Amino acid sequence: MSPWKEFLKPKNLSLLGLKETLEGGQTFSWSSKSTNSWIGCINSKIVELKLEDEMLFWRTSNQHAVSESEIKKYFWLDKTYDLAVNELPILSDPVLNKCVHALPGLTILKQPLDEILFYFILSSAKSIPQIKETGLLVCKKWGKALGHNLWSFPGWSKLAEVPESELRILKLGYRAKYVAKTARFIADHQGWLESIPKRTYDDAKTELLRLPGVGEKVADCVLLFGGNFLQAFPVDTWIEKSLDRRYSLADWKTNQKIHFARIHFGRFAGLAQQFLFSAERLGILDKH
DNA sequence: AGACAGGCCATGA
DNA sequence: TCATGGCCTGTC
Repeated sequence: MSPWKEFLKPKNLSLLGLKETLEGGQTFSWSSKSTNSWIGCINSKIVELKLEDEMLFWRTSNQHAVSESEIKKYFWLDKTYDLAVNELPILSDPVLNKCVHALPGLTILKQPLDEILFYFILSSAKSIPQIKETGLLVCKKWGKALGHNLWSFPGWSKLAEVPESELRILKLGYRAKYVAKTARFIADHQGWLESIPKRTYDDAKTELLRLPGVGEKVADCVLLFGGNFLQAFPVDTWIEKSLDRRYSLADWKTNQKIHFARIHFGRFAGLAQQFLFSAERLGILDKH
């Protein structure tokens, strides 16, 4: 690994915000090395991060080095992040305000669409450690070894050659069929996956919903985490309960709740969702 | 032991 | 359109 380097001014980045970004369920590619450091990969290149004295340090592989600009892009480390946070209704919404102040620097990572699609098809009715584990089994079997016990996502074309039964062995359960059929779909529609980020949000979502194993929730996760659609607002059981409790929407239909969230949180609704989700998970909103 | 987990999908009203 | 139960696998 190269020597540690540091970013000049990682403003407003807290340990909790970084930890939740890397371990809170939007990515499954990072492992903690200690309480304040992680190892993972960006664009198939190994990176190690640590937060010390409120400064962010990083180092990378000597052979396949990741650049500072790649890291900045991946972590959304530029002023548009602060502009987005300030565009959220934090002044009028005390619940969101509390979340944002409890998790400084929590961000939406810019991850590869193909890999995100794969992991979120696996995510249905599974916990974060289980998703990580089963995903890793697939990457170990058909992906490339990157070193440091990290493996690349094999890619959909590779998965298209794998029979469903082999995926079942790797504990995918009923999701094995979804992965196999989605791989088939992508192989049969050249250029289709690549077209997703170029579409409008509504159009991209309609397209993703054609895939087996991709419903409303998974589609929004894929768009938010892998397609740079910051308005996507995935509603899982945590978020639904949060909207019920914190915004008194328990009597509303799920679709009405989604509509409320879109309007209320605005064009960076997905970022608001991440703050709300992490705060609920950590019990921050239960404290006074 | 039995329910439930960061869902999806096929059914049936 | 809306509500229900089944589906793999682990965990409490």
